[in-house]
Amino acid sequence: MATRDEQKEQRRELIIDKAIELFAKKGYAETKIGDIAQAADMSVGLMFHYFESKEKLFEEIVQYGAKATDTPREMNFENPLDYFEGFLKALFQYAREYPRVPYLFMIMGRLGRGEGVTPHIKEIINGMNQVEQSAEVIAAGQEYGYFREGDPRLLSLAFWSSVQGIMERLAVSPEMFSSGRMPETEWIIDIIRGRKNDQS
Amino acid sequence: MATRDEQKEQRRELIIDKAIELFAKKGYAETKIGDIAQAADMSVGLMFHYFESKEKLFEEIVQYGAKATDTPREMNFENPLDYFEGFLKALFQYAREYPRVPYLFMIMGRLGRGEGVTPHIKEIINGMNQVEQSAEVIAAGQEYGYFREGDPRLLSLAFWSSVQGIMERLAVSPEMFSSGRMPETEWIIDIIRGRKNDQS
DNA sequence: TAATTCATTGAATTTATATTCAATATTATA
DNA sequence: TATAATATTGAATATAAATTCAATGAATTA
Repeated sequence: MATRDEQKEQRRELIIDKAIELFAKKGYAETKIGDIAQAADMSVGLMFHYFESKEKLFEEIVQYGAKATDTPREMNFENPLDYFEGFLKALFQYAREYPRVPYLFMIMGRLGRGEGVTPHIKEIINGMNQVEQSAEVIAAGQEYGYFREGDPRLLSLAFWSSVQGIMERLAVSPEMFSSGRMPETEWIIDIIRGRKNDQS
Repeated sequence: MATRDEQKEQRRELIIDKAIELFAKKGYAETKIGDIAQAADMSVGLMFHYFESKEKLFEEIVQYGAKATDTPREMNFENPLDYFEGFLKALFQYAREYPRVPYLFMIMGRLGRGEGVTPHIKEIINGMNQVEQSAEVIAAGQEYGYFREGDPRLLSLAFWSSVQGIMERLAVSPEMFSSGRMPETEWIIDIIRGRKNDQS
């Protein structure tokens, strides 16, 4: 209702938006509060009116990013291939609609690679391990020949690395993907699909 | 000859070795000179006897890493599939022999994702773009049906992202790969290989 | 062995950046 | 409109980390 409160919420959002992009592109340590302030066109001091500290701002973004990049655990699917195909499609659809999604993947990726974190952020990160989760689905599916043979964790790692790599490229060099269209990505599933299950 | 010169060279190497691991695991900004000094068991001040600055030390490592992780451009091969299979095999063989190789990939990966760099380091990085290079080979090979259809740069990106992802996992969580053995990785080629070229 | 050069340290110094704060302007409310 | 509350700024202040430096110890060489 109060114009002022709306205003405040909007400026908070603006800060978060600029911070997401900067944290994604430069990482936590190399992103200075001054950089964010400049991008949001406000004084450095004001940042501390909206956020208690750089760390708290980052934590809030990580929390948000964790939700945004988390793999859906429950989904209806006939077979595990459908499961992967389903969220692959949903994921890139999502990235098309929200340009910040690739940035969030980038931020979460940096954390996964060991970027310095508070204990609180470590907890958040530990709670989400796509590679491990998908590996279980793959292991189960291998029994029925849905997936190629080999260490399921390695297959899962390769699969997720590709997804992550494409997301990060979208964040860093979107011009690689012409005219704002998302890349065709259905074939990524073939990284884990066994050839004998090829339906083409 | 002089024991002292050898000694000096060894300590320099020790610093570089510890720095590679730390820069890989924490990134440039979060790795403190004090961390490296501690890992190498020497005083902070002494670091500046061996290296002019943190930046110069990093530059030297990046230069070295650029060589170590660069794709061989010239290779004899019958067809482009052999080319990829060849260096995939060579690459992981190399990583098995030299434990610092995964760390170097990690460092180069961080730079590729935009980690802050001096202009000099930027030059080094610009000179090496595996994704672009492989994309050309793939584009050429697609004409003859060696590779699957689709944007060659995207295929190349997925391929290299998987390789990079496995390397980084080797750097950060080597315990994922049991008993020091390198993972089986020949199948990675299937990310780009067309099904019709399947020789199995 | 004496003199010289180099290695090493720990204590300054400098610098960059996060955070705090007092002062001012703006908006809301009585 | 007058008062109170909030937003905003730019200038301190605090802090952490890189870099320099003077002093000391160890190795080399004449």
